[in-house]
Amino acid sequence: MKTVLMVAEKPSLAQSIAKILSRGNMSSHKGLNGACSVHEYTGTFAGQPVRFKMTSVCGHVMTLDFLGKYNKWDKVDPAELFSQAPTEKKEANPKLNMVKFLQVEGRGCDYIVLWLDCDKEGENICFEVLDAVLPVMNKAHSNEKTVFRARFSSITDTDICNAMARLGEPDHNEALSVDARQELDLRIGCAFTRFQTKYFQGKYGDLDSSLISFGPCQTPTLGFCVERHDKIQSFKPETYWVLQAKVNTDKDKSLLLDWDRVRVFDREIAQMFLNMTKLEKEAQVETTSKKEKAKQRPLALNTVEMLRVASSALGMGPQHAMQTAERLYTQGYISYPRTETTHYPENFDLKGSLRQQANHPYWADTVKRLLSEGINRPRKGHDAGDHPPITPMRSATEAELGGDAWRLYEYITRHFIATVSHDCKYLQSTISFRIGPELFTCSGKTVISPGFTEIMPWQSVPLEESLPTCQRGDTFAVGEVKMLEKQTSPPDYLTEAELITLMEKHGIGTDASIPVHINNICQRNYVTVESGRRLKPTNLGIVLVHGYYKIAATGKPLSRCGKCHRFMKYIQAKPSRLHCSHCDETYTLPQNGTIKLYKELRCPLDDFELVLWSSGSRGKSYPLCPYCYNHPPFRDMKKGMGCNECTHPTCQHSLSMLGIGQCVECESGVLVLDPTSGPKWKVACNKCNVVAHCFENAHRVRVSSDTCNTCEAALLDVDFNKAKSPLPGDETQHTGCVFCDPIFQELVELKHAASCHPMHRGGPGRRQGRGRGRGRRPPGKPNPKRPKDKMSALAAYFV
DNA sequence: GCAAGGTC
Repeated sequence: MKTVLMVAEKPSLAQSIAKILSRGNMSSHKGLNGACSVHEYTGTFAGQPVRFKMTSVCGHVMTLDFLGKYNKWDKVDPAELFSQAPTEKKEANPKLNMVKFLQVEGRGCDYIVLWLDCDKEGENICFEVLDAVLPVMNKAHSNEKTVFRARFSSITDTDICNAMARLGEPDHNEALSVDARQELDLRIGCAFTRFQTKYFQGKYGDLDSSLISFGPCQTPTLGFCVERHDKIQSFKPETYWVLQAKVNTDKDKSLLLDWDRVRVFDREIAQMFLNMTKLEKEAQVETTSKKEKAKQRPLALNTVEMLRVASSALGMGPQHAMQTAERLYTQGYISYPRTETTHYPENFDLKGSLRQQANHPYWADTVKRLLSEGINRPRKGHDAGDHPPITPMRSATEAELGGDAWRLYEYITRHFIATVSHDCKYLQSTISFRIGPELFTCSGKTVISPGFTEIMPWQSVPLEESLPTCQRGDTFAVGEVKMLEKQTSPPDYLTEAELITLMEKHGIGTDASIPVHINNICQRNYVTVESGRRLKPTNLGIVLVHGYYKIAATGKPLSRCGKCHRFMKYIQAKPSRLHCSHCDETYTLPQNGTIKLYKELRCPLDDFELVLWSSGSRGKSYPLCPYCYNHPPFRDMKKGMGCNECTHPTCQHSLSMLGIGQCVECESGVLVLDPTSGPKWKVACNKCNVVAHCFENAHRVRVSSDTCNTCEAALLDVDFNKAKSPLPGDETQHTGCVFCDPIFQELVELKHAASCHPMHRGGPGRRQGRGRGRGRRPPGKPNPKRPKDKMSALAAYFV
């Protein structure tokens, strides 16, 4: 009988998957490393009876590192780590003996099915497993396929069985992208950390950290904290004024009203409003409203939400909370605590989990009532396809767990019960009053049914004094109207919970690594944890981040130098220029516009990457070669010319290829197609500021090598999408002369570029110069001339 | 002494 080896990402998953596939009919034993188990059962595979062996790794098998000799801080230049120091793959955790374990289990197997997590890291681990196992597996007969990848999005019967029925192949490109990330993380992290550490050591006497680390996750994490610090520092408080009114509702009761204008920033204006209202004796009811509102029950719990609450409500740092959750998990009190999913799987036994809590001393009543009256359907959350949400797995008491473990368990359990409870319903009453010309409002909430807030009392709608019953037109005596002077206040330092939210939003780290990064910036003394678990950056943290901002501002890499093929820095400050630090050369650029990289296209003459100059959306733009712009390549070119004036005979960006015909206004210019302007296509003069807008929404416009029989201008070849074509009939394509073709007449409009100086404008119909056409065409191509009565013809076409 | 990712 043949054997199928199956490998999951971690032991717990191997067990769950094997249980599903074997329908609980399997035999299990521990592997040689003591961490992984092997679950065996028989079944059918590829139409034959087989023995299945389901096991797992423990995350990554391999890790990337530099060769040992590069670990000597004093002997190796950090720059070497960055660019050339060789790396090697090592076993990630030598104690686990993972490669040997996989080989022992894989020896003599005929097929392998990879059940690694369905994300990039999982795809990468697939190939780590294959590297270890393929050499010891039985060789395939002929071309039979032996390697399979199972793709699943949740650990449910249907999903796992479907995955088994539709096996695919591992994705090598995804795995390679992880290899690339690993190498970048390693090189950037190690090179910059060593460089920074050595650079700062001894330079600053008050430096209070022996290791100044840098990393693609920890540095942005610190960045968020310093960003908030900067906001606090640059905050300028403003004084504002508020009117506050009191009305008497009963003999000894009064009601505080909020001003509908909220606040004003001008004292005299506030005083004016006060004068208009303070002498009024009565407040008249304008409107009353009562609305039933609901406060939604929470979504099922995932890791980041647990960490947020642990920090903000329980005062437990993420690292500590995660360790505590980990322990609760291994002791069987809660489900797997690392998950992004907030949606219970379809077959999740909600009632079963609830029943376990039915005799708990703290919440038995709530649970029993839910069980007898029926639970509420949980809200639809997000299924990330990793693990079910975090839930209690069995009942536990405070005495049993104690301390933080109990507090975290209690929260997880209350949260779980809340997800199957009803929403909290309350009545929001609002009364709007008029005092003189000004409107004031008061509103109050009264709970209709507490729903989930009974089990999460900290979420309760606060008790408020009930509002008087009244209707439009009723009047109340005004107690007083007064003006309060207040000041806007700066934001406070970031709370850990806010930081977690920011990291999640910007994709910094993962559910499993977010606590590690936050811990890192604390340990490195970049931030300190203040009361309320707010993160206050230290001087060191602030100086580092401000330094990075400065480095980034002094010139960012834009395009590659044609000589050394390294990136040149773009210096935006005038005169804007490109600088190649390796060749120590500076290239000036056109001023007063924006410069972008032009699709990484290169000049055929010197291999410099082209950049695109643009004067804005209403102006013109053209590509240029930084080298040619400073060193004209042909005798008929001058310094400061872009590709739209370049006479290269065959380059696709040159005047020769994109020029159409002589400018309609100036003497020496040529109208050149701006190939980057679509879908609002433009043809612009390469000397003056004439711009023709044409063929809007065409998806392609090309300059043809054919010329107009009448005026010898180059023909344009224009393609429209079917839905947007303005061409007659159902045509989507047309070739013709912009000057002479009657169909194109309608589609061309002449303008002047927005940002050019008016002094440079030529008046239409002034002169008639020598025909020049499309610049210097390749030999053999006709040299188009300007039509004799061109200006009169254009008067009809343009404008 | 360093990174980030996975997990135990």
